[in-house]
Amino acid sequence: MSGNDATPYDPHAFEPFAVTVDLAVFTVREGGLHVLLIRRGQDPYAGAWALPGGFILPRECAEDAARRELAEETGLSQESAAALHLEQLRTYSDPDRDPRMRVVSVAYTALVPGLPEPRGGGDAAHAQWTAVGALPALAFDHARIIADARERVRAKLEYTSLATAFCPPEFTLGELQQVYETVWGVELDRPNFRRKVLASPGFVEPVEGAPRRTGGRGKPAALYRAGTATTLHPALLRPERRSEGERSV
Amino acid sequence: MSGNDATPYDPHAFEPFAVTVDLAVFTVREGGLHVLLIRRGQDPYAGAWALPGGFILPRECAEDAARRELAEETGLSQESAAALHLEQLRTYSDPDRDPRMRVVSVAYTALVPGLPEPRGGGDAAHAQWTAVGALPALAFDHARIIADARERVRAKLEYTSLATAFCPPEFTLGELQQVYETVWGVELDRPNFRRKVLASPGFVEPVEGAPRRTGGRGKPAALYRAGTATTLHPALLRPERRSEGERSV
DNA sequence: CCCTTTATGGTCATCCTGACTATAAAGGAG
DNA sequence: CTCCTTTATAGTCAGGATGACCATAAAGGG
Repeated sequence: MSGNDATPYDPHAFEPFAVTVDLAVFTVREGGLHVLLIRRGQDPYAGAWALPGGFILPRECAEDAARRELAEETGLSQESAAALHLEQLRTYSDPDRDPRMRVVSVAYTALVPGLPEPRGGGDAAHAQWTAVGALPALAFDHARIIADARERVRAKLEYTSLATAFCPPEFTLGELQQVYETVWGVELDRPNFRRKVLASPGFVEPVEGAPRRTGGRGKPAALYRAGTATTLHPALLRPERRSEGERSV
Repeated sequence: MSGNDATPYDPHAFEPFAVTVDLAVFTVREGGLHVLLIRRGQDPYAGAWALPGGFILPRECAEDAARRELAEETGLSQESAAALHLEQLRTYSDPDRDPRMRVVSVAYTALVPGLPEPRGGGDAAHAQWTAVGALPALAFDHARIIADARERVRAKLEYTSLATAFCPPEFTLGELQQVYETVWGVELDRPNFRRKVLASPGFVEPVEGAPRRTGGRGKPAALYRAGTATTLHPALLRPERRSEGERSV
């Protein structure tokens, strides 16, 4: 809802809340999952690494603000950035998460293909990809946000076609498999992976043109593009994970 | 993050944002999924139905505010309400969602067992359960919030033990099955449902005491309580849903 | 010309699932 | 008390999906 019935609506009657967006932008490169970090130039946490983000403007919804920051931070045009996968993660509202004032932040997860070098424009002078396995100390509660975002991505690879968001427009099944292996941190059997992907209607569809050869070392692979399905049936379950489904006895 | 590096931090330099929580409280009763609605007493939308909710207090995080509103609206004590399932859904931030001022709302989904009659305390004079299949016109974007919450619950029944949150502390497998059938709107085969629930480690565990008989019409059923698992392996997939996983060919 | 690497096509035993049959144990109607 | 209905619970069985392999094809590198 939007306010208690008995509450007056003087805009300045309350402690002012600032509302920001934070972005956890992931990509797969060099066989590892990487997240985009910027170096803060001001206090608090001056010099520390942090997630890109910023204030929601007066006439913006949170998603527009996130899309705008995504374009700025990746150096892509608004049009290019519009094609990227962007999804609301959750909102962080601990009263003490920002020492200056009350700041509520709506966190988003974005997935980008390939390895577009970040081109920190504007306030983000130093944006760079960092392996999620080797994160530095982070400002605010940003370590927590990255952990939440990472777990969300891991889970959604199972039952959605999200993995294709990490791939270029045309990709091989080997590249798609590498996305799964990188995000899940496991090795998958190639023939079985192929069988399951092709058995999931709408997950990928073949490209008619010639197969790629490029610098690849083995037999040229067929190219596919993302299909129209968003959810996968059947799902692509990740292999056995211990310490996860507890047992009652 | 929390503010552009170049942005000053005068708390009153920005248009003030109000931040509220909205609650989509679900229960299963009379064979249908119901959501808790209150009747608004003031403009805007005076007289209209709306979700319970309210402002986040200065020293509260959103979850505390949601838990507080949940206790108020259900008439439960803070301690009883603390046991209920409460989960952040997502944040709604359309600049025009509230005609009075800029209000960003963090929506939560709550699941309550049985049928505790709502006891609207304080500002919620008229709280009542409404079948989700027969919703009235709702204030703000609350119809959208309910739709999102409902879909989230539907999806999470598949791969989490969430269904037990709709059940009393001790329940029969028939009651658990009714939760699934009600939320999914399907009929399930009893023996198969039983086999799958018992095969999911940590989903339910048997209660040693005597089986229930009470007013039941058939053979007395064994009692179970919720197990320690939160995620289900294997998952309990809902039966065939058309018009959902599109096909590429 | 072999060897390594990657892609792709199969096999096979196992597990899970859905559909279905059968039996047990209550209450209600007559 | 005896059917009859209702719910709980135990099996059976065929088909589909999965994981563990094996085999072949087609590239590049020494």
